Amino acid sequence: MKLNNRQQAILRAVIDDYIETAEPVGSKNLVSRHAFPVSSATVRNEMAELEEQGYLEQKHTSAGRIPSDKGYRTYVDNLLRASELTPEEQEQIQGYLSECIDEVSDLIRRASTVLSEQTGYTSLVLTPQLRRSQLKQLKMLMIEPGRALVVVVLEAGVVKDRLVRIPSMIDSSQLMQIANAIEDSLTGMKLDDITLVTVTSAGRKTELPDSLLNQVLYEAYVAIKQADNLEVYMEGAHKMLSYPEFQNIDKAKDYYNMLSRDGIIAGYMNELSEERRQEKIVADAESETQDEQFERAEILDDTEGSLGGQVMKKRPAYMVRIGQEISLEGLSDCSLVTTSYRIGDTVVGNMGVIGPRRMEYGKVISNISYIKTALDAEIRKIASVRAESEDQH
Amino acid sequence: MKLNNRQQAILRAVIDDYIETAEPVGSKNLVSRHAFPVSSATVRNEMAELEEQGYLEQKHTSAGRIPSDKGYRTYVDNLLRASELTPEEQEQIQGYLSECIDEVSDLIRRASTVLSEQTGYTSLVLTPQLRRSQLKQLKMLMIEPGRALVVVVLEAGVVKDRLVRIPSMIDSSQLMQIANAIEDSLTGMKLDDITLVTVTSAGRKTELPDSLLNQVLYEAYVAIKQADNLEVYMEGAHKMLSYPEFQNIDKAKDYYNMLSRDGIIAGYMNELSEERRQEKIVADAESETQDEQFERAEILDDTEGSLGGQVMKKRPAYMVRIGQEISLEGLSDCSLVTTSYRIGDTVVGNMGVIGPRRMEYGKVISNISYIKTALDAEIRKIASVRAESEDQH
DNA sequence: CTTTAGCACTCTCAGCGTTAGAGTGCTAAA
DNA sequence: TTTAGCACTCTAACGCTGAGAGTGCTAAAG
Repeated sequence: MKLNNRQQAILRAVIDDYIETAEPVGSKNLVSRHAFPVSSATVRNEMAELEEQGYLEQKHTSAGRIPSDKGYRTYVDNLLRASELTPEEQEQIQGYLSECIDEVSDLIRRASTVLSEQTGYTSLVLTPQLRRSQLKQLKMLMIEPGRALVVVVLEAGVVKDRLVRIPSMIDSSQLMQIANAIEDSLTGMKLDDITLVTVTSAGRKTELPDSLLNQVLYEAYVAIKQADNLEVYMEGAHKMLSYPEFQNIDKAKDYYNMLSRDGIIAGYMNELSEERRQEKIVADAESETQDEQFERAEILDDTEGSLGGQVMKKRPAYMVRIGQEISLEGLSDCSLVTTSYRIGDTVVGNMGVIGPRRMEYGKVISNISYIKTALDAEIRKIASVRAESEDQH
Repeated sequence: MKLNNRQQAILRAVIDDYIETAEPVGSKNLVSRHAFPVSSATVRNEMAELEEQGYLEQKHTSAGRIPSDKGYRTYVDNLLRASELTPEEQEQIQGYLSECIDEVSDLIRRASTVLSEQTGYTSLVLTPQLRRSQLKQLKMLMIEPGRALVVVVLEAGVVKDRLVRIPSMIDSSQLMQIANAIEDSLTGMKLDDITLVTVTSAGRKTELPDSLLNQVLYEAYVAIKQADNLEVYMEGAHKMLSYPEFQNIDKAKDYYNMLSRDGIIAGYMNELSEERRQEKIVADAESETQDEQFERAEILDDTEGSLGGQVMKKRPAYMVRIGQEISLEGLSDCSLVTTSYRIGDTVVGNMGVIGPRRMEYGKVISNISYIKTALDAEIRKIASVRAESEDQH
C-alpha cells in the first residue's frame, strides 16, 4: 500500500499532466515533459506498479494511463502542493464581496458568482441553515387592510420576511399587539423549538377574539418556519460543456439533470457537512491536545514518504469528494469540493464547487478556502454592526 | 408569393412531420403518412415549388426537405390549427398556480415552472416592470440600531423590501418620522419620476439634522429604485439537451452561453414587448373599429386560400420569433414564443418559451396563452383583496 | 394543362479493411 | 536496478464501397 518517493512523484506528474491535457499519459511523454532523471522504461515499470495498486487505470493495453479515484484521492490528500492566490486574485475576490450590500443573501449570491468565475467550474452556495438560530424579533407591518408583512429577525442580524393575508378587519394597532405578544414570548427561542402551539399560546395573551387571531398566528408561524428554507445559488453550470469529458452528450445530460434537481445536491452537501461535524466531535474527544500543522508529504527529500506514516494532520477546512465517492447518480465523473461558512460562531451554510474529476484541485481548494474566509469576514461585518450597537444599548 | 391549397397542405404536412421526427421529409413518406390523394411525383413538384419560393430547404440534392424560417412563419401565422388544452391540463395548471401564496414573485416563479413542465422546453418569466407604477406606501422598520428594513408598497399590492444600514444614532420614532415624510410627499408618484432629489427634499421636511438624514434618504431612494429591478426566472434549460438539434455540443454550448447571460434575453424580451406596444398604438389609430375574429386559413375548402387575401386578423395575445428573427447570437436555431402578463390594467411583465425552431408551436401557444390568462387572474385575485378592502375603508 | 409512372442520377451514411502511431511489456545487456 | 531495444497491441483516422433514400426530368396518360 505504500508508495516510494519516485512512485509518488510519478503519480503526481501523471495526474498533473492528465488534469492539463485530459489525454491518457504515456511514459515517454511524461519523462520528457517533467525532465525525470530516469528513462521511460523505468517510469513504465513504476506505472505498471501504480496500476497494480489501483492508483492508475488503462483504457486498453496500448493506451497511456489515467488516474483512478484512488489516485486522485492520494493526490489530493498527500501530493498537492499548497498554492496561494495571487494578490490580484485576492483583491478581486475581496473587492467583489465587500462592495456588497447588507443582506446576507446578496453576499451569498456573490460568493457563488465569484467562486465559479475564479475556478471555471460550477459553484453551489446554500443559504444558511438557521434551525438552531434564535429568534430575535418578530414584527408585523400592515401593508393594506387584509395584507401584512411579517418580518422575522434572527441572530446575527439575519432578516427574513413574508407577505401574508390576514383578516381585513384587523387594524394596525391590533396587528402590532399580536406581533409584540409573539415576540415577547418567543424571543430567544431556537427556530427548531418554535411550533404552531407555542406561537398560538403566545398570541392568545392578547385576548383578541379567535376570529381575528387564528389566521394571523398561523401565518406568523409559517413565516417563522420558512426563515429556514434551504435555497441554492448555482453559477456557471454551462461552463462544463467546454470540458472534454462532457463532449459526450449523455454525460452532459446526466450532469444537467442532476444539477437541475438542485434540492438533491443541496441535501447531499448538508449531509456531508453534518457527517463531518460528527467526525470532528469524535476526533476532538479522542485527541484533545493535537494541534499539529497540516503536514504535506514532501516527496523528494523524505526517504520513507509520509504516505504510510503516522503523522497526525490538521484537518483542512475543505472536503473533497472524488468520482464514485459522490453518491449521487450522474455525478460519478465529477468531483466536489465543499466547505462551510459561519454566521457568528456556528457553521450554518455550505458552499462547493463541482467540476470534472480532472479538476484543478489546487486552484479550487485555494480559491474556495480564500472565499470561505472572506465570506465569513464579510458576514461578521454585518453582524458586528449589531454587536457594537447592542453594547451601546 | 401565394400558395394554393395543396401547397399549403403540403407545407403543413412537411412541417408537422419534421416537428415530429426531426428528419428531413421526403415526398414518398409524406404521401403515405398523410394519405394524400395525389402521387409522390406531384408532391415532389409542389415541394420543388415551395423550395423555390423559400418555404423549404434542402441540405443536399438527395435529401428530404426541411422548413425554413419563412416556412415556419407561414405555418405559425396561417396553417396552425388552434388547439385547446385538455380539461386535465387546465386543471393542473390552475391548481398549481392557485395553490399559491400571496406574493406575486412566488406566482411568477410557479408560472415559470409550469410553463416549462407543460411544454417540455425552457421557460423564462420576467419580474414585473414597475417603472410606471405608483408608489403607495413607504415604511421603514428598525431592525436593530444601525439597520433598518425599507418596505416599498406599489400599486396593486406589490411589495418590495430591502435591508439597509443607517446611522446607529437614529431611533425608531425618528425613522418613522422620515418614512412618513417621504410617504406623504411621494405617494402617488410613478417610480420613474422619483429621483434622489425628490426623496431628499421630502425628507428634509422632518427638519432632522443632515447627519441623520443623508444616509437614510439615500438608502430609501435606492430601495425605491430597486423595486423595479428586472429578474428572470428560468426553468428547464437542461431539457434542450434531449432534442436532436442540440446533440451537437457546440450548438448546446451556444445555447447555454446565451441563456446564462439571462439579462440579455430579458432585455430582448422587454424590447420585443415594447415594440409590440408601439405597433399596437399605431394599429389602433389606423383602424379604430376593426374587431374581427382571428381567422385561420382553412385550407381544404377555401379556393383561393386566405394567405394572400386581405382579411384583417385579430392580433393574437402571443408573439412568435423564429430562428434568425431572434436577433441574439446563439439562438438562431431556436424559436421564442412570448406573451405578457398584467398587474391591474397595465402590461407589466413578459414571459416566454424558448425551444428548438422545430418546436410544437400549437402546444406551446395554447399553453402559454392559457397560463397567461391564469396568471393574470391570480394576480388580480391578490390585487382584489386590496380593492375590496379599500372600498371598506 | 395536370398528373403520374419510370428511370437515371446524386448524395449520405454505415460498414469494412488498412495503416500510422502511440504506448506497452518483456528480455537481455549494462 | 536501470535501460535500450524490440515485438506486440490497440485505436483512431482514412479511404473505399454499396445500399438506400430522395430527387429531377421525361414522356405518356388522364
